[in-house]
Amino acid sequence: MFQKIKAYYKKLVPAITDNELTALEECLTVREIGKGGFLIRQGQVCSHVTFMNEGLLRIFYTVNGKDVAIGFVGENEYISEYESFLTRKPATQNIDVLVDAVLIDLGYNDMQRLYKTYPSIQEFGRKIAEQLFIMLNQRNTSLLILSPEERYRYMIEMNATLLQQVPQYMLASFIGVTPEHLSRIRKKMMTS
Amino acid sequence: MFQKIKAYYKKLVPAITDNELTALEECLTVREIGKGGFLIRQGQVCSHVTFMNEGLLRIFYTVNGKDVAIGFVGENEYISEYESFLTRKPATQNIDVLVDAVLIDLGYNDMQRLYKTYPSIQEFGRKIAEQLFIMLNQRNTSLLILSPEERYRYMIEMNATLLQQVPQYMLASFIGVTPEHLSRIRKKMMTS
DNA sequence: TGTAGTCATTGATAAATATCAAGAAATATA
DNA sequence: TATATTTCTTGATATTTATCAATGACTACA
Repeated sequence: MFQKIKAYYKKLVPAITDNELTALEECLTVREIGKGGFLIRQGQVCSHVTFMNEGLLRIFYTVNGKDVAIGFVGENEYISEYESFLTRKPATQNIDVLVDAVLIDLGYNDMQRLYKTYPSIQEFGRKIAEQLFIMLNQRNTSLLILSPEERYRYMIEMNATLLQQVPQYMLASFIGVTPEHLSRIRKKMMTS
Repeated sequence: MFQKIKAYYKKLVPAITDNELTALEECLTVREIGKGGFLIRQGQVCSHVTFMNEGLLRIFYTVNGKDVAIGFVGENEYISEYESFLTRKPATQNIDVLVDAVLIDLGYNDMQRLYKTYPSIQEFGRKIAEQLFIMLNQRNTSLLILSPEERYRYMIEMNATLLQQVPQYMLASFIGVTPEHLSRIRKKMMTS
């Protein structure tokens, strides 16, 4: 059950010891959520970081009754409403399940304790934060310097397989346009 | 000279020891850059993280010959083209000086060595990455769910003093509109 | 002090994108 | 399979924002 997540830690911090991995494993819990379910809703404090054993998730804002996607997360990736997790304040983002998910949770208090006790896990925490920073930075860049059409091309190019399972109106909100407009962008891309 | 930066470390990691602070101090170098100068240009690999002892900096993209600001950084803050610093790849962003700056640099190799040797500095590295993540996340949120006018209000509210020294056309690019349009937004805000 | 350059404002027009409404296509479900 | 529901597409129109051009205000500095 914990093979994938342990491999993930090992890949990011090769120096991690079996002892440290065991300490980690003792803190992990497994959860399953079906399509349409939520990991977290805005307003709740996010109490876990979660590793995706299988499934597909969306992380999104709800603004004036409309959803704005900010990411899609598939197998073998970490997910959390990380700002809420770090600050212990209510989440501004939601996470829901697009494809039935099997999740592995690590709670806040356990994580802080592991950080204190095990240097390699502290190092893992640093590297995860750095990775998330890089991802957000790239997302930010694309919002600032690309047109919606370019963002669409780029997104598809990066994640073709993952995104085949995501409805088009969610992709539209991710690139920052209405579903109608994305439909027109696609039409235009066909002809040219 | 190193009072401010040491206080900064101490605030983020209260458990840091004098020994660790001394090890840090031995790696620091001071640099001064006048208005109009650059800390880094896109294409270069960013080799330092930099603490602002005094001055005001802008971090920005250049796209089709136009500048797009992504942030302004004043005294007592950390700044870096952090993605380039972490990945050792060419920077996509520029950093230039708006108000004469006195900077304290910490190089990449020194930093990795400090991480390995001193747990509190590793912890500092994690917390800095987490802070940067949170900042970017908030910036991202504002780009996705606020109108340009709302972004302008929000930006001013957050940073009134700092931004008084920034020309309006740079603020326009930061909130994602043309200088002409920002001028109209301001006009509209006056009357209402 | 004057002059060149930069910056901010304003107006007219064009382009990009949203909204609203309807229908077509795809998907789920009884 | 038939029907209901959701998603995607298309058209007409409205709104937002950019572009281009001109002018006025401010700043630096020779």
